[in-house]
Amino acid sequence: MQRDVFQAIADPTRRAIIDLLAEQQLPVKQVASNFDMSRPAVSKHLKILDECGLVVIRKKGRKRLYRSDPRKLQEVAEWASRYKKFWTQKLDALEMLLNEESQSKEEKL
Amino acid sequence: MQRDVFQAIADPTRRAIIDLLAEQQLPVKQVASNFDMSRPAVSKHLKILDECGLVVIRKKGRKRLYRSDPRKLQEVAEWASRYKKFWTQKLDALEMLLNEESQSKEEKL
DNA sequence: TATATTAGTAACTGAACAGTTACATAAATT
DNA sequence: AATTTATGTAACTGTTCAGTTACTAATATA
Repeated sequence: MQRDVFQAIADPTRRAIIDLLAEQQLPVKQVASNFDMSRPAVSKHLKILDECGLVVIRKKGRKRLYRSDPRKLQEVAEWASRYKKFWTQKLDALEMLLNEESQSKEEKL
Repeated sequence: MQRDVFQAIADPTRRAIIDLLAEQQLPVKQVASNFDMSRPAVSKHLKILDECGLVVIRKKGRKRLYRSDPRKLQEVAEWASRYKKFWTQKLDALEMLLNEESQSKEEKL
């Protein structure tokens, strides 16, 4: 399937699962009970998260305890934060920048 | 279509477009010339980015100058950064946390 | 005015996606 | 040993997605 982290977190259910499993480990059935969909559907989401390294699994008897491993989210945070300056600067300065007439290589074409 | 930002940035081409238009404004044709796909395909990506408020458009004659407006990425950065502690703490401490036996409501069930 | 350029969109296509139900397997319980 | 429980997976389905080509509209240029 070759999924990347950005695609994994595109699904709101998967983001919710990450949030749910950030502070506690839970078996699949317990995870599924938090969502309005079948257990196999949740199982699939967990599989995708696992393939991306976003969760860790610990076997315990017939249960599988899942837990978030959000280290891979660093990539996401870093990418998005590259543009931090855009939202930290004052709004009017930003608007000016966005409407800038010059500052375009294209302008010369 | 009701897309959200997380879905918008799931596509690698769209992330590349955001990067490309972060420091300069460009017309569609110029944007497309940076990618190995047709102009209409890029046009669609730009439409999606526009619908999410991730780009701003300035009309100039028959051209439309696109530019990134990464303010919406704040949401992404904030969500991913919530787990910052996970990757800033020392690796062995993290491993311990991830393998923690206790610390699970489920454990009592 | 005729032509070339820039851009958007409609219609289509094949692949990927997110869900379902049914089944298989392994561990725990009776 | 038989049954229940927890989980994963296969097969299927309808929808969404990302791309294509063909067409249209609007602006600029010769």
